[in-house]
Amino acid sequence: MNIKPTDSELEILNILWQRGPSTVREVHVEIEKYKEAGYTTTLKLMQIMNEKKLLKRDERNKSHVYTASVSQEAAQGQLVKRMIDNVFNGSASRLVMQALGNHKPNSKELDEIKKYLEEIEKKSK
Amino acid sequence: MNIKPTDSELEILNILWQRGPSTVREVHVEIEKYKEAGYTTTLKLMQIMNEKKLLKRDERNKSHVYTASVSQEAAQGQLVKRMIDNVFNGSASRLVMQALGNHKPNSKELDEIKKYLEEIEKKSK
DNA sequence: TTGTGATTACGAAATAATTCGTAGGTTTGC
DNA sequence: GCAAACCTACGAATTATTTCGTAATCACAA
Repeated sequence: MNIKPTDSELEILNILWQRGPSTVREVHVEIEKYKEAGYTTTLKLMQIMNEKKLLKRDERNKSHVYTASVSQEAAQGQLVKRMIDNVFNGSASRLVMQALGNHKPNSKELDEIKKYLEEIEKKSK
Repeated sequence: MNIKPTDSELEILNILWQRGPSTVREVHVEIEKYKEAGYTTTLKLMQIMNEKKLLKRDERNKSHVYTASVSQEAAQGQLVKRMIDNVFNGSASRLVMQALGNHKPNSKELDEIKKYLEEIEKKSK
């Protein structure tokens, strides 16, 4: 299944990944922390995301409970893949260097990345 | 100036980055290599991109010559930044690891990345 | 000069995304 | 029981994106 959330949809997914299963109201409260929005706007968005199978919905209660139907990791994977293809002509390492160049990791992150690289090297032998 | 090209716009930008200044016809020929499209569709897209200041246009000839008004590097930088913010909660290293995890670089690319990391480390001292 | 082919400009239709008002039903507190 | 508060569904307006037909204009060859 191929996922391609719009920016608004991604905002909602992020909230659901962070909070876990949530009602429209709970999601809406989060959204209002950083922008103006009508309640029914959030509702409609989540209903449409449900139709698109981006969310799952539990209707047992009056207030339906929504869950992201894709894991954050899977979605990140697809979005990164798309970016590599569409923006970096298929070169993952170009993306990596672009990311490292403008957003310097701190030393702990650097270590993590280096460890990761070593593992990849080991496996490729 | 903040750039946010749609997918179709990105296709055109990619062609212009690769070819350099080009006419609509030249861009269109490239597009047709991988998908069906009407000439006026490409034309209209490029006209709109010109209005949006995504492209520059030289009108001295009958066939106008278009150029990307942003460098590929600058656009990549912005798109990556947006992805880090919207998809990876601000963590560049998570993006890096996601990219490395699913798209193993070959050994030449690995070396490049490692060299890059060393430079970053050197500078941070 | 005339007509053929190529180009731009323009408008309009089709589709998608976003926003929100209103109606109708349910729950809750008093 | 009843009103206030809350919830979903639905439709419609708005805006953005994509696609393409048509008309006007230009270049150039015959």
